Amino acid sequence: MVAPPKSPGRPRSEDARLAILQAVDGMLVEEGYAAMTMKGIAERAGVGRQTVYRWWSSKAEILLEACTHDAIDELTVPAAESAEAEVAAFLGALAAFLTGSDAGLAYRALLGEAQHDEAVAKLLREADILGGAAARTIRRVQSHGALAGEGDLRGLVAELIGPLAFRVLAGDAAGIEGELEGMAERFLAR
Amino acid sequence: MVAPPKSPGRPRSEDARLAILQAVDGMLVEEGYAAMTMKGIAERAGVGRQTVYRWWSSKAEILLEACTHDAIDELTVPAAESAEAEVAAFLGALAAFLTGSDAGLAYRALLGEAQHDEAVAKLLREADILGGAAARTIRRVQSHGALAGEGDLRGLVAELIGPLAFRVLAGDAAGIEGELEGMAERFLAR
Amino acid sequence: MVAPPKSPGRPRSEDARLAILQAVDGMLVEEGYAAMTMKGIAERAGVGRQTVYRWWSSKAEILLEACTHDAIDELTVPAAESAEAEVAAFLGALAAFLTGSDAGLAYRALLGEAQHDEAVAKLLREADILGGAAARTIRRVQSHGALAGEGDLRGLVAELIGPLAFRVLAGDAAGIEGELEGMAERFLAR
Amino acid sequence: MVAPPKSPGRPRSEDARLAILQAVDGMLVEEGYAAMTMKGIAERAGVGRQTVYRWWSSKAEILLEACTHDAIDELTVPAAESAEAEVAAFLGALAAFLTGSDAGLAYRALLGEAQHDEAVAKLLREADILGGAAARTIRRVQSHGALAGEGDLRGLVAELIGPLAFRVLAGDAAGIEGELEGMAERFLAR
DNA sequence: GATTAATCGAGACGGTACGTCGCGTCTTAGT
DNA sequence: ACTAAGACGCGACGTACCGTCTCGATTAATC
Repeated sequence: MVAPPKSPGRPRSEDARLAILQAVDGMLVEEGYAAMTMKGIAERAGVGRQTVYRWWSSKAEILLEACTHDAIDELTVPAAESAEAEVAAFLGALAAFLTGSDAGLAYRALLGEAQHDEAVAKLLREADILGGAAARTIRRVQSHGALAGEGDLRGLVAELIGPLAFRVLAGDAAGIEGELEGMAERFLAR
Repeated sequence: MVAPPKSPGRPRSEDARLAILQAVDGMLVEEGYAAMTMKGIAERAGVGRQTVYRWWSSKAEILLEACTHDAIDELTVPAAESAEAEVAAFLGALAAFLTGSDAGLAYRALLGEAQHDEAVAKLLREADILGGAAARTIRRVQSHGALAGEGDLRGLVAELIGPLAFRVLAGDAAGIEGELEGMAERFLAR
Repeated sequence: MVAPPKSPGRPRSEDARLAILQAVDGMLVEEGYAAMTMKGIAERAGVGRQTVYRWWSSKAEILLEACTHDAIDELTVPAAESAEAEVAAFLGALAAFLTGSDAGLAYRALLGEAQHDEAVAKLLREADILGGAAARTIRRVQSHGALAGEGDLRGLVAELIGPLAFRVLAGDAAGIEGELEGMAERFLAR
Repeated sequence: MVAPPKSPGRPRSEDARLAILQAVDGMLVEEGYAAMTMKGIAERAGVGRQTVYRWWSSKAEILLEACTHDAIDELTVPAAESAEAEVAAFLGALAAFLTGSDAGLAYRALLGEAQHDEAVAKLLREADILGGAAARTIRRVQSHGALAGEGDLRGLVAELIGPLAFRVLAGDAAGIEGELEGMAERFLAR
């Protein structure tokens, strides 16, 4: 039996934590990443500024915590009957995530920040949201017998996600839905 | 023949323009994108602040102007003798650009900013640095007879660039050089 | 003929300077010294915070600049016909200044701050508002033939100002006006 | 005989009280009044923050309690044989107190704070440290037969303390010791 | 040559977010 | 009931940049 290690003093307020995460969520959608400031987050959450800094060191950290759960949810697709269906379903979820969801908006903002902030890059690498979801799909695809001889998981993940993700990140995502099936086929044809 | 329309008054100083572009170049490498401020650029260039704002409206614009030429240069590879060699050469240049070059560092910073700044996204879409270079390569590949039945250029570009670019942007680029050949093969095998 | 030495750049705004001094004046009276913050001063003056810090390094400095002129004015009394009248007039002005005037309120706040802030103490010593005014009075008294053998100006100043000032500073100033004449007599009787 | 009324619960900790007073004493001397914060006092005393607030409502109150006893001690001089000696001894003690003693430093800080904080002014007026000591001296002087016709004790106190105190408070106390005898003489010569 | 007009460097302007610090209050467990 | 610990909401601190605005000085084209 393990006694929970209790430190003295007032315990962390769960109310404040949730209010902050919710504020970040809302601000990202309503005002955008650039207009989202630590000061603004604290004010919107009805929380002292120090309380934000006590538990997170940047808005990227909060945003990651705020969106990770939703992101994983949105990228989790039910099992399908064939490898093709599996891949197509995943690409559909990925496209929806990246182009239409709040959590996806957050992810893109974080990936953007990561390009010029190594701390954010590290956070994102550790969370590995897209990579993890893609790996789960690939494993299921392989259990259908496809991609049998492929051992390099990281490479497979990149070829599954890359084409779609790059078009979104480069701002060239209009009408991408119609091409997902072709993408899925070509991915499996390797 | 049309005489160049000369306006009265002191003409724009080419010295100032070059000093600013050079300052931006240097600051990005030495101090990073986040530490690069309009104020800092002006000071480093030995130029008034207004002079910067007169010709560019954001640091993203300056950075794009500063890196576009180098980027196109670095992504232009000599013609090769086979489709495989053509693709491999391009992927090599792309990997070098994205992971090792100053211009590539600038491009990644801009692509990052574009994720939460539509103005930057538009600039980048119009410059289309990666897409343009990839399209040139694909045209040359097709002149070798490969990818004959493929008509969707945008899709081809995304599948050529995407897997590599995604791995770099996601911070998972270690040892990517050894996988370029495989990528090239799979790209052509579609 | 002397050319005024002009530094480049936009010149200091006299409007901002006056707005700040006026804001300090008003805030001291309306809200008190403790509630007077650099932030509040800037906001009340309709001025950027940096503009305040650019020209003064503490609220004490601003307050001193804001009250010095008024203080000297209020402590300057017209010449009188006798030594007694001269001293009595000065003590009257001093009592009014210390107990009833805005400038005197500022002076007391500054003298208070000087007790635990050497920087303020230095400023106050250099301005020497009370001492200067007292010295002028003493010189006029001596021109009436009184205090003939006294050479120690600093000692005379302290004995002229001290009893009255101490009562005010110690918060024991009620009904002090009726005792000024006696103070004046005793000062001259030495 | 009445039993002391005992309230239930843990009694006030005398250890904590002494630790706080001692911390205040030390901090004032070592770090200065401005750097002395309630938080700092509690930490230095190894005491909870609430414990400080429970018994005192401001750092001024603590400081007053911490220095009153020492102050009265330092301002109490042994009886002398003449009025002149009595006054001179008191002025000597007062000069030492105001310029050289820790308790005097605290007193000056409090008197300073009192100029812009009525609550502190009230505390100080009630403690009446300087006034009380001066009054005791004046009574002894009168028992030597001097100052016979003088009835206004408050006036006498101000004239005894004022000149010396004002010079100290105004930061003009250098070499004051040599002038104490003259001050004493002039005080008695009224 | 004098005038005009747009540029140049410099730097102050009103704003606002930064991350830190202290306030006085509160909520724990422990004595 | 009191203790030490420490998180809470609040708000000022002094700094850094933002983008704009005046300055005097410079530089061409036009009169």
